[in-house]
Amino acid sequence: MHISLDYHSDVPVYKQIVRTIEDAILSSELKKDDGLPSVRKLAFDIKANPNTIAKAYFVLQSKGYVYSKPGIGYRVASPSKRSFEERLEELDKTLERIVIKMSRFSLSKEEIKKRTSEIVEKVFDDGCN
Amino acid sequence: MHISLDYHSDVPVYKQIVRTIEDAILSSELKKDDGLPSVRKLAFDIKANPNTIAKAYFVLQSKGYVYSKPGIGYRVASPSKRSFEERLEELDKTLERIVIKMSRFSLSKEEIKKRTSEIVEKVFDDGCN
Amino acid sequence: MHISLDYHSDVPVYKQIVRTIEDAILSSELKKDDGLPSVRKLAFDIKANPNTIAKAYFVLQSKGYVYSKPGIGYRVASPSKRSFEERLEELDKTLERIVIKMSRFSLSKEEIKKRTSEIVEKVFDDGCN
Amino acid sequence: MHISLDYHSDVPVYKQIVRTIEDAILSSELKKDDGLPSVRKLAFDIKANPNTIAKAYFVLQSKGYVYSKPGIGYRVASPSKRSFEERLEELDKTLERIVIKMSRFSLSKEEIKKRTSEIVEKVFDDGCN
DNA sequence: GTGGTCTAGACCACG
DNA sequence: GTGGTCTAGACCACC
Repeated sequence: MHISLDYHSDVPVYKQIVRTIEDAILSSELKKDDGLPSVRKLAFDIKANPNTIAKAYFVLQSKGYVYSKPGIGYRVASPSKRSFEERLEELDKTLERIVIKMSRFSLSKEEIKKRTSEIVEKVFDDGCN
Repeated sequence: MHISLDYHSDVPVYKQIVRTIEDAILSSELKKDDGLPSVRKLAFDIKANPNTIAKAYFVLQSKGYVYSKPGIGYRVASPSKRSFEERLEELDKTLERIVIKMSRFSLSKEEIKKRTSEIVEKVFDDGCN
Repeated sequence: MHISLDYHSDVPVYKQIVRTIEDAILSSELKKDDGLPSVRKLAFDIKANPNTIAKAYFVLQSKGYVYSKPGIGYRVASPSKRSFEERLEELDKTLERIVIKMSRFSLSKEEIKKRTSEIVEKVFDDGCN
Repeated sequence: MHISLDYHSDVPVYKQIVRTIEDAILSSELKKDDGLPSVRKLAFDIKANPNTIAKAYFVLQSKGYVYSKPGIGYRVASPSKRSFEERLEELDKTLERIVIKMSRFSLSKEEIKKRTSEIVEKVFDDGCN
């Protein structure tokens, strides 16, 4: 699983990790009982401090996405359908915010639709990211 | 000018203000030599700390979007066309990131187009956002 | 509010803090919008590291017991009746475990009842602890 | 002898084992020169790691509760009356702590007595725990 | 090797 | 002053 981080973002690193893994679980990229990379390994891989990873995993555990056993590591728990829908609505809202911004730049409805359409095409042309 | 703040966001308040005013200038909603609300007034209006507003204005001045003269307050400088296009590309990128996420949730190209289309319609129906 | 800690316990310090404050909220010792001691102050008072306090407060916030505002500090949110009952059941279970242990020490039902009765009397005689 | 483990407890597994066996010895459920289950067998039975069992037995030996001879395994040593009383007092203290907590939840003396009474009855009704 | 806790100290945003 | 994030490194329990 690939975790892309933006260290210059305002979103704290641990939250970026949480969201990435959350999404991977909700989208079934990570399935029940799949193992997560170990705290130390992931820390090394993304050049972060183990504590930061630990915090991300701790949050994921609090939210019920994963469980951990001493000496075994973290594994994904069974996801709930509900969170899946919630996440989609969240994405919709973010999308809406962008469209509003675009509309303020005096782009017409048709221009925005064209723009978004092109982006969707582009994403699917680039292959199944 | 309407500034909507999300106090629960990870993006610091002063950056949200900077971006909103930046966008207002780029979209010509605010024109050259228009006056910005006073630090105190804006602070009162959006229930933020005056220090936060002052910081936002300071950043805008550093970036060349506004200028200030003692006694007259802050006014907008002349915007450059270049930033306008850059901002749009930025929005496109954010949009692309969301579409990619949606595609990972195994939504088809058509479903995503439909979804985005509906959102665009909704935004324009809601009127002058 | 008094937080008694046992640094030799197996229960991590941050969990002891969480439980103490949880109980204070559930028992209405701490009321809605009451302020918690600041992270740094509590850390100093109980001679712990600020990070440890921060972790405890973070957990309390995740559980919905408290909220925080930048520059203001932590305050207690409105507790739910449900957690109150849950906590009592938890106490009952712990009590049951102890009684079971006592019964294994070949104490009779009457002896145990007498013993517990005496303890209850003692607690209430010592004053409203 | 039944050893019930709580893998979600903060008390390390080896300590839970130590205490259970200690109690069995103090309550004369295990008598002088009785043999303890082999490290491997117990490990298998309670699904713990042999290292964990070995550590528990080592602690018990350090405390003088058991002795070991190569080839015969671990056997219980003679218990002292003193520890028995100490253990009971320990249980009393834990009980007292719970009662104090309950009293903080604004339960009256009578309510607590009733509650504890019921629990004692329940334990004895459930039979040979 | 695994996770979990804790300490110490730095830097940022907000009031 | 407040909380929040992150780094660095130690020690423990468990596999």
